[in-house]
Amino acid sequence: MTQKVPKHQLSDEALEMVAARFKALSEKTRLKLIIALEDGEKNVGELVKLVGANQANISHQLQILADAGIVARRKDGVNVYYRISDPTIFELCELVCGSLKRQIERTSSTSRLFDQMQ
Amino acid sequence: MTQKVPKHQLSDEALEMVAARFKALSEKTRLKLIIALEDGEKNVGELVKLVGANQANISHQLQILADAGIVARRKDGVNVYYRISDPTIFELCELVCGSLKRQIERTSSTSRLFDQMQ
DNA sequence: TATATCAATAACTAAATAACAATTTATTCA
DNA sequence: TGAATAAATTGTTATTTAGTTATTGATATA
Repeated sequence: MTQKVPKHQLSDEALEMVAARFKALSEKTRLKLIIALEDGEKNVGELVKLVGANQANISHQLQILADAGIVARRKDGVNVYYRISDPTIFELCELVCGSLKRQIERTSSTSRLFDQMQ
Repeated sequence: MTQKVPKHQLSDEALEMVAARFKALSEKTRLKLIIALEDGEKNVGELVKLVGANQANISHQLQILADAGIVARRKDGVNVYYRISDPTIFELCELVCGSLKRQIERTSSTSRLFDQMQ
């Protein structure tokens, strides 16, 4: 009799890291920042305008994304420019959008919410 | 001059749903439940033993996963069996694990944490 | 050097939530 | 009907965190 080998055997530490990555993506403001950075780096002031939250909060959320390894920073004079450092997050977002779209279609609600998502 | 069309133009409502999906995956106990359900449905008692948290908490976390459309329930007598209803979460987890593994390798820390992840 | 601008940080508040104990509800079986 | 079991729910506590205001630090410029 062969012992059953679980496909996923991640340590608590690894699970914590996976959870942390998902947590970084679990907030609307941070998702907006990521989307705003999709077409290239932007400085904090530009992001404040685009996302529509106050400067302290944007800085805070950018810090969280940076800690999670999702964005990186580059200082240029008084400005600080942020950019996406882990492009896989767009694959993640697309997977989730696709899944949500199918779920909404299945429940016969409006499925147009995710149509703009390629 | 052509107007720049952003690739991702999701409404606040859609963003909220994406964030909620990620939030459901942002907790170690819930990730353990998902992994425990990977090889087939299990009832609450089995999950309590496998995950190692108390029954009330497991029920609560399963409720959250069910609300997110990630798991589904089936009642059989006194037992309630849960199963994965959205298999794309495994793709999500693998993307994240791969990304984390590369990040760890890049920072020259131990990258063995995610080796068991196929 | 003085001033203005940009971003980060500190201090705080309000809201969300993970975890637990105790209770309730539903089902099975004696 | 009455116990026994399984799962859900309720109430509570402690922790986390998004957001705000005010302040600080750093850089550029007059």
